[in-house]
Amino acid sequence: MIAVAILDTRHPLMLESLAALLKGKDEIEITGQFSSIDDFWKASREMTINVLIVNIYISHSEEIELIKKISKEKPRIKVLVMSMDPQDSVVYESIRVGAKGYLTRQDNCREILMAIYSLRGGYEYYNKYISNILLNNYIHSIENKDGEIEKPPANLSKREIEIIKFWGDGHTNKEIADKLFVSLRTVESHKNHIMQKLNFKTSIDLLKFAIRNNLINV
Amino acid sequence: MIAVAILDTRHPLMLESLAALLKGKDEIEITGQFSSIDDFWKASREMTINVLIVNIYISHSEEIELIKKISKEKPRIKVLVMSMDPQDSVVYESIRVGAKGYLTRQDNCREILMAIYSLRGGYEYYNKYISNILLNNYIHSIENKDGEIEKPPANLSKREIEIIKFWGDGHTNKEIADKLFVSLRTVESHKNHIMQKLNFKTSIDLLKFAIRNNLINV
DNA sequence: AAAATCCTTAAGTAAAACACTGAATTTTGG
DNA sequence: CCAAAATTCAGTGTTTTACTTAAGGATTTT
Repeated sequence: MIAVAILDTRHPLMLESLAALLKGKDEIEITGQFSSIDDFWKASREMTINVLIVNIYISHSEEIELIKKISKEKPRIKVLVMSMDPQDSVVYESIRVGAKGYLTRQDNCREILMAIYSLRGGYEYYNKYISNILLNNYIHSIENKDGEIEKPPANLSKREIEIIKFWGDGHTNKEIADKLFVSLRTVESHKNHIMQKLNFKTSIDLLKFAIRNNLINV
Repeated sequence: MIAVAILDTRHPLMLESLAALLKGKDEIEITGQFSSIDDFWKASREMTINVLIVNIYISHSEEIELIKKISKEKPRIKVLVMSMDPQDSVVYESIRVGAKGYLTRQDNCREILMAIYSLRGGYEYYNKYISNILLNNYIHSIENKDGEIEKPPANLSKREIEIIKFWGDGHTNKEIADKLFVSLRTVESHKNHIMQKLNFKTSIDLLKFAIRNNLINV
């Protein structure tokens, strides 16, 4: 039997449904359903978990931290990430911190089972969509001296990040200027610099970037 | 036994999971799982359905049409709407066209079952969140001469959704205008209408809305 | 120590986008 | 058919962006 636990901090229904879907499948035993990360940690002390399915949504920083911690402290638990609407950065980051599999909403029950079996067997499992992302990332990435894959950093200054955050919270330039006690033109300047550095054309690009990088929440 | 069918045109996994969740529950029998509206209509001729669970996402016009048609042509089928991220207008419209229940992602299995039992018994069922929306609608609404509750719906039209999608893909107003063969001012008008309908102040708000509702991808 | 680079600040100017109002035509719903 | 909503477009004024230039300070490199 494979002890499978599920974590979903946002959709109780998804949590229950997924559990129901897997319950009774060959070799699968649902040993835990968690709707908070704390719940998982509490239970994980006295519970066997071979595969932890983590449902990730847009605001995923806590989940990423969790995966990192699991890889370090409980490497025998294999993490299978699921997300409804995956972005490159989330996929990449999840895997970087130790997730061994990644599925998306395109996948059906059989694919989930295959992923679980793979992970239990010590293998990794990514669906087609994710494999494509990984391949692209690999091609466009630069390996550093340790052979690790590095993404070209964006190099935004603190002030610039600050501006993005305010702006992404829905404040106007004037409001930002007042809050930071600087001129309106300064705020505009910062934005211009940001756009230049990131080589973005529209504010849409920037906003998406900010969301992907957890500077702002959707 | 209550014959329950499920329709989800976008998330195969959600469809399977929900079916798995309900399968084997007291008095519940899953008689159909449909991933297209056509499939439902084909099957509905030779199949008993007491409750149809319809998963609704943001582009919901087809589902609304479906509900309306069911109320008219097959009033014995009670429609239970589920949506991950409900907006007031969707809730309101679903109910206006004949949905007898509405659930959101806050709900767990027990709540779904209660909804199904209620609907089967001829009652309606709305969760707390929805009840609040309905209440607010009632409070802020104006009763017309027939004593019916009226609420200005915040429904986005097809064209408006189209504009949001183009805009969210990073196109300028001019580009959108050219693509749709309309004037620049028309595109601006659409955007204005959208902002008014949704009561948004900044385009950031709109973009976040669009992302939450799967109109555009991050 | 001097030079180079980056950060923060800011302004000029033109183009684009937005806010608000009004309105004509077409489509849709009852 | 009638009423409401959708789609189209324009006038006018404000705000934001695009692109350029630049001064003064902090940091790093040479």
